[in-house]
Amino acid sequence: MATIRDVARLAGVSPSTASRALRGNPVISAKTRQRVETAMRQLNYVPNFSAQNLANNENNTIAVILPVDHHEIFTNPFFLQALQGINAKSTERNFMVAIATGISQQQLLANVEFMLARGRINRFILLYSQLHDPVVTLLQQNQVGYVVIGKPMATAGPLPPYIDTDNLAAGRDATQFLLAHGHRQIAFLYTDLTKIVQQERLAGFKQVMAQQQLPSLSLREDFIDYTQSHQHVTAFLQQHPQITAFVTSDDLLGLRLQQIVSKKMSIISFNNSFTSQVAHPSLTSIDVFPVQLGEGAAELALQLDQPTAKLQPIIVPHQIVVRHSVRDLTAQTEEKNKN
Amino acid sequence: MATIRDVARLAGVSPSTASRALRGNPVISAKTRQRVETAMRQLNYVPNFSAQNLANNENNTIAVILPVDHHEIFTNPFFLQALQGINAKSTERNFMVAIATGISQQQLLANVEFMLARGRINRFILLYSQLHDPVVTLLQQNQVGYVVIGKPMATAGPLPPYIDTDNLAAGRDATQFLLAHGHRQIAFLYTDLTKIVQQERLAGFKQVMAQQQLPSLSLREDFIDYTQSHQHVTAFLQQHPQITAFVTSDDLLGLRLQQIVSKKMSIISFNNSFTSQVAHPSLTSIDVFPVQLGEGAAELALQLDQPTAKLQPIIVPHQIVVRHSVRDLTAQTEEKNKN
DNA sequence: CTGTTAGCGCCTTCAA
DNA sequence: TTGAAGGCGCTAACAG
Repeated sequence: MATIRDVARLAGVSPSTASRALRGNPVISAKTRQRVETAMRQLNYVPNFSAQNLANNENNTIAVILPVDHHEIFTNPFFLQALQGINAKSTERNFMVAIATGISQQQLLANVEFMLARGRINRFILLYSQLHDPVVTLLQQNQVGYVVIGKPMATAGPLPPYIDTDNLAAGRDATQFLLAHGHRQIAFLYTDLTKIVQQERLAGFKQVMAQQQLPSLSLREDFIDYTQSHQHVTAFLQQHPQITAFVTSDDLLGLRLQQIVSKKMSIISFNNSFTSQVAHPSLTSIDVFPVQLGEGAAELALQLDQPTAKLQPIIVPHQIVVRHSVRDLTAQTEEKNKN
Repeated sequence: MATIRDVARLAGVSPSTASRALRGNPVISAKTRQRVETAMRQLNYVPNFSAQNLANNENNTIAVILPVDHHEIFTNPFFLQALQGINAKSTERNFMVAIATGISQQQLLANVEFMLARGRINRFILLYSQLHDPVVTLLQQNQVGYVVIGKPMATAGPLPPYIDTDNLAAGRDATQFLLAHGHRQIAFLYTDLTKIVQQERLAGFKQVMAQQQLPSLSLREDFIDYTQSHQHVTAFLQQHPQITAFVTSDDLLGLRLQQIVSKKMSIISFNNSFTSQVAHPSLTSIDVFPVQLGEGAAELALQLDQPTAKLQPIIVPHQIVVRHSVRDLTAQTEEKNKN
């Protein structure tokens, strides 16, 4: 492997000049830059990552923190897609992407501690956001920068930069979509309000319903035990027999609900994962564009050292993908749910 | 952050002695080792990753290569779970885990090239195995070590070390499970035979069927377009009306099939993901233990520099998880598929 | 604008 | 068994 000395020698300059050229230091003359650059090309030179990191006291790596696997969370392709986005941007900028994950909260914490202490990594991306997260506490204690995909939980200090869907608006949009299709008695189905996403989608739902002077029904159900869940949902529907539609906080949840309730029940869900296509009828769902969220998160993370840049939160627009799970009650003819 | 010089000073030894103690060099006397170790503890010393890497011309990182997102593949929690296993073992051994991924084959290749050239990473884990994989070609050209989760495709050189489920046996077991429940006319449903896993499961199926002198029916269906798939499957069943059961190469595929065929059709699938619990009736499925596969892969990858250790392939045992999707045709009373 | 020098933190000869 | 010295590859002062 060619080193910068080889390049310098071939270009007939000193290593420091070669280094300056490499890093785009404007002080270098055009011709010298040229010579160095062709030398690099000839030698197929690539700077050594570790050496550069050591010299710069940097590490050029972003660590991505996955949530602890809880129930079916890993069935959501969101994480891997966000990772794609993060990777694309990071590689562009010569950053490495490292992963922190764990089977338990404890293992995850150990992993993050390892990256902190051993790797001296100082840029993290949290792929989730939840209440009382010990990982966040750890990051704050160590005063390292982190970016959240999702709305960060409120803490003592200033909020970290984040990128998010406007889940409040998304919750409203889902609800309004149902209203526009003639539904009036609607329930919101969720699994876990410590996940801030779900909280917000629910809040959006409630806003619209309140505005319309309609009741905000909601039901928590984690579907760990099918039989039990079946009972709960059925009981709930007996209490509220007038319900014609559900907003579910995630596609998979929508799919599960679908297996319990009548095919006539309308459902709108979130994430637009493959699950929504698999469902039958296929689910009308709100796409949140995970790859873009990942890209944006990486961009924020890459600026984490420039305190000047007041890192404004980024909001990625969402989009309703209409499929066949919402019946139009306003239409004269009954809708055919073919697909 | 304390450096090794600080440690040395506090322990009253030279940096080189401290270094030797750190690395467990047996030449150091017990008392000296003691002194150095307590000094490290007192100072909360952690060696600097980049510095160590530079000095050792190593990088202490394992890069994990994800498949290109194709259809619904990221809905399979397999990858994230394998990642958990890899991370657990790697962290134990002070290795970092980096990620290579991409939205397209091209982007993935660029990412791998980046880790190769820039990061000088020389240990890779491939989370998939398929025919004609340009990533494999790239790795081989660069002569870096890699481990495959799954059966590696045959190449010019010697096979890389790998860890795998015995998918041939798993295919046989699934088939035998159906036979034991009285099924005789069985079809195998798959999406993509360039994925070697699917090939093998199918081969196992065929072995058993041939042995029983039963016909080996099989159907390829990727379910990209629901209506079209519906037609295909229906046509297939009309051609073979005697079929009572399917083996499907993955849970998600099982779920989709389930939405097309009668509830009376028996299905056994692979991966035991949450999807199999979500299905209705819930799917009898073969668990392949992704976390363990990940752990084993990491262990192999960690040995990639020791050519002495003839790295034997590791086979992780699989296990049938019985749920409610296979009817027992041998029983007198008809089975109730409650769940 | 460019070269010389020193050092990032650690490891490994070499000599004692 | 230990210390001194030099180097891994790159960069940033400091001169000129």
